[in-house]
Amino acid sequence: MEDEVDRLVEAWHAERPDLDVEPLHVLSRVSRLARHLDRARRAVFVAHGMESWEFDVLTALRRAGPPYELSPGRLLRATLVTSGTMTNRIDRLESTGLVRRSPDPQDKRGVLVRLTDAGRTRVDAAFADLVDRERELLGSLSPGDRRTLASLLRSLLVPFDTDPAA
Amino acid sequence: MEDEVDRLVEAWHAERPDLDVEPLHVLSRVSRLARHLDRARRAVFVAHGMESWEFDVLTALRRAGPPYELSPGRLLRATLVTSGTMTNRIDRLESTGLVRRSPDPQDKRGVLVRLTDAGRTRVDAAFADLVDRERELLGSLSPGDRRTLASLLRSLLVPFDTDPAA
DNA sequence: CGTGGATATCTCGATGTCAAGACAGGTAAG
DNA sequence: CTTACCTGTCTTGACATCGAGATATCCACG
Repeated sequence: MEDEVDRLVEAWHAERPDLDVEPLHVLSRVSRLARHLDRARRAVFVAHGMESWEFDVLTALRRAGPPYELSPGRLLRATLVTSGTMTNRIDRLESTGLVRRSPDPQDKRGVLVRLTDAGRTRVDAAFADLVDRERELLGSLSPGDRRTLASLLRSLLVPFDTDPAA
Repeated sequence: MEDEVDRLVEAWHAERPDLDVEPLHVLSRVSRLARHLDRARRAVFVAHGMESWEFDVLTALRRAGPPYELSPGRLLRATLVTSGTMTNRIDRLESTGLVRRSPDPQDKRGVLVRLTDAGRTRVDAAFADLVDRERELLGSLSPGDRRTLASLLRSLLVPFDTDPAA
């Protein structure tokens, strides 16, 4: 069975026979798969009237555990966006009642963003559906294959997650 | 060795012990790795005074082989962007002299976008560097591991690349 | 032929993101 | 204290992308 990356590598090999393009077999697949995954996730979120960026922020809060509260700074580091973007996102989530801002009693510069009950309900439902959908996407792999894949991906990821040079 | 996804899965398990979040081990890693990969690629491109979107378009033309010419329609399908985006990209690439637009003699609605000599030189140099950099990123994996990984990723990708439901 | 629908490209307005900087509050050294 | 630097959040302006729609051309069928 062939995929688009096989065709892509073949085309490069024909055009640049001087180069060893073997790395593309792994890394182009990672990028393309991530792209398809984004679309699939978006489709799950629309069923919950939610967008990807909302899910990202709400899950970060949800994962934090009770009282489901983090500073904007921690949120932007968790979701890998800039501070301006995070301010904008919190504004909109607050206007739809999914989170609430309050001053940080420990630090007068700071703010705490807390998931409302409505926000928690929404994100829990969306997350459950997302995991189900992702399980379907992995349907073609045996449990052993999944473990192998996870492990190989981890070894690619570790350098990024340890080095601050990311 | 642990990565961020191990911590993420652990956090979810603590908060939602009712859910089987095993799919995250594979698919969250795919997304996160793609994100890091984007940054790494961007770093390569800046060394060539190029941005990611430029590289995407130029490589699509380069892969097509002589005369390095494709229609905007084929380009937008190859790069998965909308038509408005592709018009804008071609405009900018044309203004920097990396591509040239000409009317399609076969179809008066159509346009053909061709890589200039300057464009070809630039993209060839950037591509060679990119493959080198990607080879480094795969350094922690044996050749056998790389083949295994490529093969497992392919089986996840095939459904997307065959079904039109992407 | 001619008509209706499909196709190719471009235009336009809205929007989410980023980068840089503003500003208030914290923090440590003298 | 107080000065100088650091940190946390928000503001602003620029920009790439998207989605919807406009226009022109092609093509298959009657």
